[in-house]
Amino acid sequence: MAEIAQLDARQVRAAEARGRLLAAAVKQFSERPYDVVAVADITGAAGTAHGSLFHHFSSKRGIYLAAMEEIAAQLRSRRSQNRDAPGVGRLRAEFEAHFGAIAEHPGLFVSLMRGGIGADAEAQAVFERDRWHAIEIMAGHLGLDFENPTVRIALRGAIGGADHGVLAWLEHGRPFPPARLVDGFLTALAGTLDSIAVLDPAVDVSRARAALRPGPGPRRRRSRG
Amino acid sequence: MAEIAQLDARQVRAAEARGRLLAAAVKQFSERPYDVVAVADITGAAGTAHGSLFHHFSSKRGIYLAAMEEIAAQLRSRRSQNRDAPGVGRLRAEFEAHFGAIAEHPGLFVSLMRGGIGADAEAQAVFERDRWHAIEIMAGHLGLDFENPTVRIALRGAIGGADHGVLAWLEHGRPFPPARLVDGFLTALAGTLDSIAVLDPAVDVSRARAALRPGPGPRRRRSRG
Amino acid sequence: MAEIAQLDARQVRAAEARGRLLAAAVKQFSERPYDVVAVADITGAAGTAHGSLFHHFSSKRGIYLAAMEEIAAQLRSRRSQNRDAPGVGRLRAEFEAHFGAIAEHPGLFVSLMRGGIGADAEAQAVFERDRWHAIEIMAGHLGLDFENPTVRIALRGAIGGADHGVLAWLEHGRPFPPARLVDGFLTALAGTLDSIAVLDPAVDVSRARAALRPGPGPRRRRSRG
Amino acid sequence: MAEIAQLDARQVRAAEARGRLLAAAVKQFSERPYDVVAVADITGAAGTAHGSLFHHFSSKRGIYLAAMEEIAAQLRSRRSQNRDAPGVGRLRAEFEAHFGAIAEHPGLFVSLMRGGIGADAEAQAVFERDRWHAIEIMAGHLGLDFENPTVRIALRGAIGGADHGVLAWLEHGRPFPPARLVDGFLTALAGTLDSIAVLDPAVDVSRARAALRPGPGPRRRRSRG
DNA sequence: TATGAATGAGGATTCATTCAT
DNA sequence: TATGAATGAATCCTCATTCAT
Repeated sequence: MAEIAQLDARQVRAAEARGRLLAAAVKQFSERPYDVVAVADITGAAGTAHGSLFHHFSSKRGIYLAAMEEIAAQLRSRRSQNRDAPGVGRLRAEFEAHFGAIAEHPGLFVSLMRGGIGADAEAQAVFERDRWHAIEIMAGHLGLDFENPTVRIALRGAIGGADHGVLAWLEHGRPFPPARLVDGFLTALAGTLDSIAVLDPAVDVSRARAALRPGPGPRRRRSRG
Repeated sequence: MAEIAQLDARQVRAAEARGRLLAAAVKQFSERPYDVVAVADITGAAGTAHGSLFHHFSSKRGIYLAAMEEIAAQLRSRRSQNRDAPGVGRLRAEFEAHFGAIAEHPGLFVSLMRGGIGADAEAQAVFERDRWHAIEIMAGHLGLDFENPTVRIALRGAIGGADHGVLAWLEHGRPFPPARLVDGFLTALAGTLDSIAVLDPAVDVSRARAALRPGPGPRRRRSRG
Repeated sequence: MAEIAQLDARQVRAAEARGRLLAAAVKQFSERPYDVVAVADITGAAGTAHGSLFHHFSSKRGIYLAAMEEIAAQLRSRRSQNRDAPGVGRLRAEFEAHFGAIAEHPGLFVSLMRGGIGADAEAQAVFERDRWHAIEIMAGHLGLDFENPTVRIALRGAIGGADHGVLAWLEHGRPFPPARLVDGFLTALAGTLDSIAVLDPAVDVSRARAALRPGPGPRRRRSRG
Repeated sequence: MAEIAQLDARQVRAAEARGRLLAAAVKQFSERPYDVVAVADITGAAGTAHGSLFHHFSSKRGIYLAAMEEIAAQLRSRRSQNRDAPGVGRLRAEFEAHFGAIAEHPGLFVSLMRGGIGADAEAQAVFERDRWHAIEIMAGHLGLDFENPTVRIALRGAIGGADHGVLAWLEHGRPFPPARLVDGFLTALAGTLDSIAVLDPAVDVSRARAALRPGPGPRRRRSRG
């Protein structure tokens, strides 16, 4: 019993060290590109021995990918909170969660925009996969065919536009509250739907347009007329 | 005269070597991040001696920034060709030139999207400066106040959306001709104007909306649906 | 306990490697100027890996200054042995220790004479500090005011003259035993005292002159002429 | 004729360029050690093309040695001016010229003290040769046997002491006029003569001591009693 | 499991020298 | 005679990775 307890205590300490390393890696890789971050920077910030990183993550690239997954997971968990809102409320909740995350961690987001931190194809993929997942959900809520290339291209552009817009909003000193950004982008999204209709007349965007109209979402400012 | 000719000959050869180095650097930095590109990679590709890079550009960072400027200049020269079209035609011409350039040199564009490639603030600035210049022109053509933060944020988002959309278009195998992209983005731009009106009711977007309506631009064709 | 012993064993090995590097650096920097000594020369002589130098001393300059300190410390430890002799005996003991050290390690001394070897202000300072400390002690024993500029200049000249004299003595094949050098320099020191009186009549050198007269110092022997 | 004149003009220009290079080299090598001075530093300061240095001096080492000779020649010419003064006046003139040179070019002198600039054996030799020549003259004037090792060692020490004393004098802000230095060192020289007598009783220093007594030298302050 | 000393390949940069013009 | 572009060896330094303890 005592031995098991001891082992558990060790495991707990090991997990703590691993956690500190991972947190330090997330911070470092969020701020500077891969090649500029040294293993010693991470272990130094984590307060562990140099070799511990290789114990827990086997290589620098190993902890790098783990950090990417960690960041992606954080973003995902943030989004999945308002998962059950109905209609456009769900879209609004998605965007609000997205913008909220950005407003809280602008540095990380900027790195993310700069090509998935470190400009590494595999890491880029972690985030791109995530973005496409968000697009799929968005398409589903708008009643659009996620497999249609034009839909995909247009919605990907809309998401990218939102990201760059938030970046500009940050750089201009957040001239209005983040909640307003949602109003702006939902409005702009209507234009995106129109562009889908222009590019591929075979796509029916009427349901999507209807879905965009203010419904019984949470904390709507204006009455629903 | 003979002396001058001699000097010219040497200078020409020097300029050629410099040009080969610069071209190699553009290619290398377009494909891989800054720290992964070795000086030897560039000189090797350029067929010059190792030291020649330092002779012409004084440092790795020096040739890197020169490459950034070169890429930006190439994109700029492409855009400035249809400068004299009237009304929305100018806007259409701008976009067409932009998308045309991307379609021809997707590698350059991808690197540009990666934020100036090396996650380097100064390099980033080279492209951002360029983008804001484009936004200023766009605002002017639409009769919008370039100084208004909401206008700036919305238009920056629109440009970013266009860029990401083109990226997706490339990744999906260019499912329609690049000229069609213009139709799509001009259509989506209407939504951006609406979002400006929503975010800042003091801005009058009626002139801009009118300008967006199809006018006597070059090679207008109705979509066949 | 076992763990501590383990750590000690590793630390001992590390200290040994560091010591080998330092000894090699002392030798190299004693023989050739800073810029001519390559890091590889030191690690090669020490039998360690190239990187070990940076592990232990962080830079070439780092091991250089460490080597300077090491040389100064060696000379210092030699001098401080006959510290408790009374009166002029102390002075004699100082000089004898100084000349003895030189006779044993002429290479070190020559490098010292070269002004800290590498024409480096910080390294120069290591030795100058030491020399001024010696001058302060000398002034104390002679009852002279160490703060008086003329005293300082004259005594600094005397020390420098001694150093150059020893150099010449070495170059002439040590034509007489090192102990005799002490007789010579103590004699010449009387002239230095006179020069102080000439340059600054306000200084009283009578006590110093009396102190210089042969007293009950250790192992006094009359020259046989 | 015209052709010859033209050639002469060319030669003059060539000599001018050579002179500028040499002057720049003297300055550079006076201030920083050999390896730290780059060829480009010299040609840059001289305002000539990079290759011109190799035209005129064939190598970096070539111009370095030329610069050493130039410095030595300057010191020599300075000393040889008061060559015909009688008795101790000659010694005084020597010292005054020496100290005057130092006072005018302290930086150069410091480098010189630091091992003959650049710590190069051959360059060191240039100055050491010069110093020994000065010692020979001094021995001659004092009626001492220049070949006697003890005499050589003692006088070399005296010269070295003078040099270090001047250095200290400079570092202490020249607390008294340079002419006073001569008084001080001539006084201290008496002590050196005594030390010769102590170290080698076979040497007769009586004539030297007599020679040191103030004689009909130029600009004596006190009356000659 | 944890440590941190040791390793050495790889990278940017400098610089004397050459040589075609 | 003068130029300055070209060269590439040599140098310092970084850093991921290994491994004995």
